[in-house]
Order: sequence, then C-alpha cells, then structure tokens
Amino acid sequence: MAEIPKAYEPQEVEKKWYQFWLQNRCFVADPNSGKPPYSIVIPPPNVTGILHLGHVLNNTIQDIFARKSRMEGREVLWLPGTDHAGIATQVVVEKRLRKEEKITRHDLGRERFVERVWQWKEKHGGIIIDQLKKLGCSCDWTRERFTMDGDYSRRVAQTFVDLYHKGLIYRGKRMVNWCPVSQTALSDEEVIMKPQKGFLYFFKVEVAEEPGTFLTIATTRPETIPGDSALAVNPKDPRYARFIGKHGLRPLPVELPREAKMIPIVGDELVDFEFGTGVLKVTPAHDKADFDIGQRHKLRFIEVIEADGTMSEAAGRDLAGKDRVAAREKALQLLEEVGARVKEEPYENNVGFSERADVPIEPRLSEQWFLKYPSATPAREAAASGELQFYPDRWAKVYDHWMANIQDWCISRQLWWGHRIPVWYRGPEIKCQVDSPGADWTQETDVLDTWFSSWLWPFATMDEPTLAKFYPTTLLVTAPEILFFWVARMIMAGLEYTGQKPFRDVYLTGIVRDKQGRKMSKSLGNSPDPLDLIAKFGADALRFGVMRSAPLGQDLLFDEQHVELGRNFCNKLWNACRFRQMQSGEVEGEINPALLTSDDKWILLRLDAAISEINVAFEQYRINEATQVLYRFFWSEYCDWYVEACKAVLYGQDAAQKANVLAVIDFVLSHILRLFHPFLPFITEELWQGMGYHTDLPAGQGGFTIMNAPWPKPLGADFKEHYGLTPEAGRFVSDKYELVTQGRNLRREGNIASSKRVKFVFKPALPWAAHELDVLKILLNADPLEVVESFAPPKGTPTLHSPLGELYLPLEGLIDVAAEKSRLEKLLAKIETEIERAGQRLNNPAFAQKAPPQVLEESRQRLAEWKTKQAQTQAALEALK
RNA sequence: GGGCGAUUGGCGCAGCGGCUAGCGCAUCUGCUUUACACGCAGUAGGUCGCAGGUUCGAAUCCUGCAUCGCCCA
Repeated sequence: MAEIPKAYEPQEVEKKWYQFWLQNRCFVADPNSGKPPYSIVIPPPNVTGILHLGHVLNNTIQDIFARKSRMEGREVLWLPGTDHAGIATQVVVEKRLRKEEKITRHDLGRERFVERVWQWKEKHGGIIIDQLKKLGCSCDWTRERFTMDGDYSRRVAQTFVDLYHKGLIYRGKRMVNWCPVSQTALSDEEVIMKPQKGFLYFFKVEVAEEPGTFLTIATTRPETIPGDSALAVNPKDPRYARFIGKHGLRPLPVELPREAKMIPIVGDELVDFEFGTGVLKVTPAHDKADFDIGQRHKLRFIEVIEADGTMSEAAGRDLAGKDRVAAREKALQLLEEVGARVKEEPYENNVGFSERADVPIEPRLSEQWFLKYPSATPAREAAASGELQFYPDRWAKVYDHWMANIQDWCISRQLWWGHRIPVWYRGPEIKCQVDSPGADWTQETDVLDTWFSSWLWPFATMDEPTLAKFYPTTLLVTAPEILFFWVARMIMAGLEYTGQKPFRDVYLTGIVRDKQGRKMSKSLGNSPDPLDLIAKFGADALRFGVMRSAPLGQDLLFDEQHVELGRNFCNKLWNACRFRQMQSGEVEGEINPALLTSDDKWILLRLDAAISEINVAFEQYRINEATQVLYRFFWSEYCDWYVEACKAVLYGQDAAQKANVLAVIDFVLSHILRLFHPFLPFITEELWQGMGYHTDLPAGQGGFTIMNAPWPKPLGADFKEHYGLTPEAGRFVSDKYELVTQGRNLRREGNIASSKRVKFVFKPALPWAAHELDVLKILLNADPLEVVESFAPPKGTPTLHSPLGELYLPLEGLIDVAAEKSRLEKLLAKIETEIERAGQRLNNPAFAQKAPPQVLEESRQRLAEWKTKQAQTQAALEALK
C-alpha cells in the first residue's frame, strides 16, 4: 500500500480482488482434495429475478460459511445456479412479445415460443448471477447449473418415469387450484390465502314437494348457483332433517323448465349448523368441500366456469360468456327478478390467490398428474430425530406438522416452458419413458411444476466424483417461505434417490422488511436496489450492515443507515491499518514476552475472549452475535483503548519497546483481518496484502490470499503462560481504564475541551511503573501529570478515588461546584439503595442457608465494594465544600 | 378454529434462575487532540406488556390475560 488514501474507496478494490479470485480459481472445489468437505447448494434464484435484499441476506450468510470453512482448512463447494421458474418466465416472455411484437405465444406455436424463451434466457438470465458476483459470493462458477440444462432435464424425466413405475404418480380428474390468468393448475403451496371483504348473500329455494315452503341459503358466490347439484343439511339438524330426500327448485338459470331445476336435498354430517342458515348449496365442480360431498352422494358435476374465468353455456343464457365478477352482479339481479333474493350481510372470508399472478384462483375440475410423496416417513423422522437440524429449531415443528398432513402433489402445469411430462400416447395406448417410443407417438402436452425439478437440486447438480466428495451437503440457507415448496421436498427426494438426507443443517433466514416492518414490495417502492447500495457504500458495507442487524430467525428491519454504518466500519478498519502503516518498522516482528506492557497483555486477553465468543456464536449459527463481538472488540477495545494506550510507547524513545508493541499490533490486526474476512471479503484482502501480512506465509496458508489464511483459534493455555497473560494483568488494565473514564468525566464537568492539555495530580495507591504513568497521562490528555505521595487539595477541587489511586483536577473556580455536587449526591443516593438491597439480602437467613457459597461470597464482596464507593464519594463531596 | 413466535430505555435488539439489566442507532454536551468528523471524549434515558404462582432469589421458569406478527385450516 503505497499512497494510502484517508478514506477507504471500495469500488476499484472490489473489482480488482474479485477478478483476482476468479482468475486464480480460488472458488473452485476439488473433488480429489484430501481436505474434509464442506458444501452448500445455492437456492437457485429465478432466471427472471434481479437481486433484492432477501438475496443479499441469504447469500451473504452462505458466503460467510463458505469462506470461514475454507479458512478452517476444508474443501469447500458452494454450487450456484438458476431455476427456470415456469410460470414467472413464461409470463415475462409473453408480456414482452405482446408489447414489442403484438403477438401471443399461440401465434408462434409451442416450439417457436420455447425457442424464444431460451433466447431470452441467454440474454437476460445471467443478470442475477453477475449481481451475486458483485456481492462477493465465492461460488464455484465453473459448476453453475440451470434446471433446464440437458443432463438435469433428463434427470427430472427419469425421476418422473421412476415414480410412475413405482405407482406413485397417477392421473386423474380432480379439483385443482386453477389460475385463470396463467391458465394452469397450481399446487396447494402456490395458493396464498387472503382475507377479503365481501358479502354473504341470502336467497331462497322452494321445496318442490311442499309448494310454498322455502329454504334460505347463504353463499358468497351466487354466480355459481347454476352449478349447484344439491342442497345439503346436517341430518342432526332438527330444523331441516325432515327435508332430506326431497328436492329444491334451483332458481338459476331462469330459463330451465321446472324438472331441470330440481336438485336433491341430501344429509351430510359435515354441514356446519352455524354457518349461514345451516343449509348449504353444493357446487361439486367449483368448490373443494363440495367436490367431496358430490362424490359421497354421487351428485352431478356441472361446470359453469371456463378455464379463462368466464361463465360457460351451462350457466344459462344470462350469465354465459360473462366474467366471474360481472356474473355475480347479474346473478343477484336475476335472483331479485324471480323474487328469490332475501338479503345480504357484510362478510369477510379467506380467498385463495395465485402466488404468481395475484388473482383469485378458481377451484376447478380438471385432468391433472398427481404424486404421492415418496420417502415421506423417513423424511419426517430425519428431522424428528435431530439427524437433520433446523436453525432456529422451532421450524422443525412447522416442518413436522406439514409432513404429518401432506396431500398428494399436483405436479402438472398447463404451460409450455418447463420439463414436458415424459408420457406418450398412441390412440388408447400410453407409455411412460424418457425418450419417444416412435414417430407415431405423441407426447403429453403438460409440463412439470418447477419444484418437481428443483427438489432434485442438491444431487442432480453434481457429477459422480462431486457427489462422492460433497454429498450430502453441509448447510442449506433459505427463506422460511419455501420450507414446504422446496426444503421438505428436497429431503424426500434426497432420501428416495440417494438414500441420504440432502443436507445436515438448515438455516432459515428472517424476512427483510423496511423500517416500519412492512414487507419489501415493488408496489410499495420500499425495496432498495442492492446494486445502488453497493455503488454508494461498497459491497462489504452492505454485507456488514445486513449481517449486524440480522438475528437468527428474526425478521430484519432494513434501513439504509445500517449500510452507512457498515461503510463507516470499513473506513475505521482502513484507518486502523493506515495508522499501523504510518509507524513503519518491521512487519510482524517477534513478540518478546519480557517487553509486553500491561496493555499488550490486556488486548491479547481480549482477543482470546473475542475469538472464543465468535466461534461459539458460529457454532450456533448466531451470525449477528459474531459481528457484534467483532465490532466491540475491534472498535471499542482495540481502537479506543489499546491503540490510544500504545501511543505512550509509539511516541516515546524506547526503540525495543516500540518494536515490541508494533509486533503485538501486527499480531492482533492480522487476527482481526482474518476474523473479518468472511464478512468483509474485499477490504480484508486489500489490507492483508497491503499490510504485508501474507509475505512470510506459505501460499496455501494465506501467502497467496487471505481466503485460505488459517481461521483464528483461541490462543490456548501455553500461549497465555508464555506471554504471562494472567487474569490479574487484565484486571489492572480494566481498573486503569475505569480511572481514565472517570478522570475524563472530571474534565467534562470542568468544561475542559478534550483536546486541551491540563494539569492532573495523581496520588497512587500502589506502586506505578513509569510506563503506566505515561499511559495514564496520554489517555487523560494530562500535561503535566504530577505524581505525589500526599496531596492536600484546596477546597472545591474535583477529586476521584479508585482502587489504583486518587486523581485530582486542580482547577479552582473553573468547575461548576453546584452541578458537580448534585451529580455526586445523586450517585451517593444510588449507592445507598444498593447497599440497602445487598444488606437485606444478606440478612435473610434463608438466603445464607440455601444459596450456593460462591453466590453468597459474591454478595458479600459486592456489599464491601459499595461501602468503599460510598466512602470515596462522601470524601469527594467533602472536598467540594 | 389450530399451531408457532414476539412484547426489555425514543427506535432496533441482547440477556433465558444469582454480576450494579447490556449493546448499536438516535438524543444531549464539548472537541478538526499529527489513523479515522465515515471521527474523538463525556452525559442522560428502563419499576423488563399485565395479573397471579414456584423459589432464599424471576427480565429469565409455570399459569392466565392483553396486544402484535407469522403459518396452517
């Protein structure tokens, strides 16, 4: 680092090192390595996607674990790729065709349309990958996969064929969730329930066998009346039981003759007495629950809504062709006209919406392919036994609950973009196999649900040697929203096809929200573009800001200020290294134990504690805790205290002592850089090499890149003994710094600018080495610091008493005596309540009897401390009088 | 309706049987002190949602209630 700028400028640095890492294949995983494996597969983002803060959170976490694991000496595979995202991608390309060429996919035909999607993918599908690179992700890009790659697609087809021949896949006309916009079936997981304000409409139906007798029915969907094929009541309901077996005269369509309007009244135990009037209209073709009733009672299935959401011929001449919304209005009008409309009440109910198209889904009867999940029982057991671990572990319960109630999976989609189902027809003949049986066979037109391909992701992305080395993977990091869509299904697929769970640990992130706690969304415009943030603050700053505020399993309230803080942090790190650089001297010299100052010992002890805390936090996946420890250690302990104390030596004359302090600084800084590297990959590499910390190391041990420098371990008993790092050494320094804080407080009370040198008088309570006095002097910004054996301060002199000595600020007249007095009196009052509290506790005989001895001892000591403090404060008050 | 989670200074969080309840941001005061104003120094601010219970001792464990959020019907 020749000319070191005063402020860190990330843009060039980030570009430079990312290229360096790529060129030197630093991210490439070697299946032949002898190192222990560590592997992660990326949750493949949609090819249509662009980077959002959720990706930043998720991928930064993965990168942190990948980088840390490399430093720990593991062979790391972080396998990247993208997902073909059936509906989303098809919709994007269709929109584009409509806008730019004014054509639909039907104008092109299936084959040419799919070609166009591929063209689009080649051109735009790489955007999110480039964005991940900007973020610093250390994925093995040589292994990038796409769910529509040839070999991957073949694997998907083989899986279908296998499951088909195992009898787990079947085709049937069932009630499915139909998206009228995308014109495809959806799985239950792709339907989002939303409460909707609407009305409960009441209408009456005449009982055919009892003219003049009417039953009143409540419904939220009057437009489906033409599709009703029965009325249902609970046989235990005394109000209606007698009607079972009779018939109702359905009011719509109005033009039908009387006999065609006759629908049976059936008794069904599942009818709720409480809902509406207790009489249910049954529409077997357009409602899930009604479908079941229809099957139980062998009712007619009358389809009144078409695939595109308009009413069919069967809905009658007044409704046919109308959209479902318009049809509701018309149906109400018709009921009014025939005198069947009774009343309506405001009502809120849950309506399913299509996850992708965000329109109400239509329960619809259609021919679809279904899968009975394989390996469901072992998949459930794997989590229950703890063999597969969720972080935070409460997700294990959510997973278990879902697994206990899984329904067959509707895997077919009426789309063109995706894996076409490997089923072939010739007349009435049907064959299920990957390749076409012959030219006279035609393939099933449906494609597979995208998740039917991504559930194979952890192993279908790997070749044989890679599988042997890296499967099962170590960690999966993803959002809880796709726990059922993806995580659960991967576990089942993994067990079914590899006999092993696909990963050991599952880390479920929180959801990124804005400051007000709202979800990030395009329509709210509260979703900042991570690339803008990177341009403004740097990738490291973004990563650090997000990590520092992302507690395990809790939502993250995003605020640009966090990123700004990350930027400030990088700048601080930069300047800490810059300061070291300005001292020149030998880089990473030998530390001589005999020359260690108390401050040196203290910072080494704090480093040791920080390393231990960070490692514990990592083991429990508490990453924000690790960042907080690092922040505290580096900023508060290293910069604020240690570096300032060092200046006593660095600005002094003792060359040997100075060299020793620089050696300690280098030791600590080189640890700091390594500890920060997983979080801040770019700046740490720049500084690692710029400071020359790589020079004496072997290439694979940090000599070439900080990426494989050894991850710091706690310093260990031998190290501590060799360097005399005892708890006592630490305690003296803590007391010293406490004395300094209080001394600075005296200055503030005296309104003396922190930059102004001022005379202090110090009366030590124990022998102080000359060096320690220099440290005290520099930390207090005292000049001179008069050391006396006894001192009789003039009245009104601010004074403080500490275990290490008494400090006076002889500033007659300058201090606001009244303010200082009231401060001390307040302090004294607090001390007295503490003394009382502690006294009460110790006087309780039950406490002495039952509390553990060390707690008892601690309480006694604390009381003694408070009493000393009380005396000292009283003395200080006296001095003011 | 069922399940899960949250409730601690203005805001965001940590602490999950025993330190004087901590941290960051924001606030207030002062400071361009030769690493850093993207900075330094210092101060102020909380009866830990409410009500019971267990215990020598509860922010921490138990029960109930309230409010908010999420997931599943």
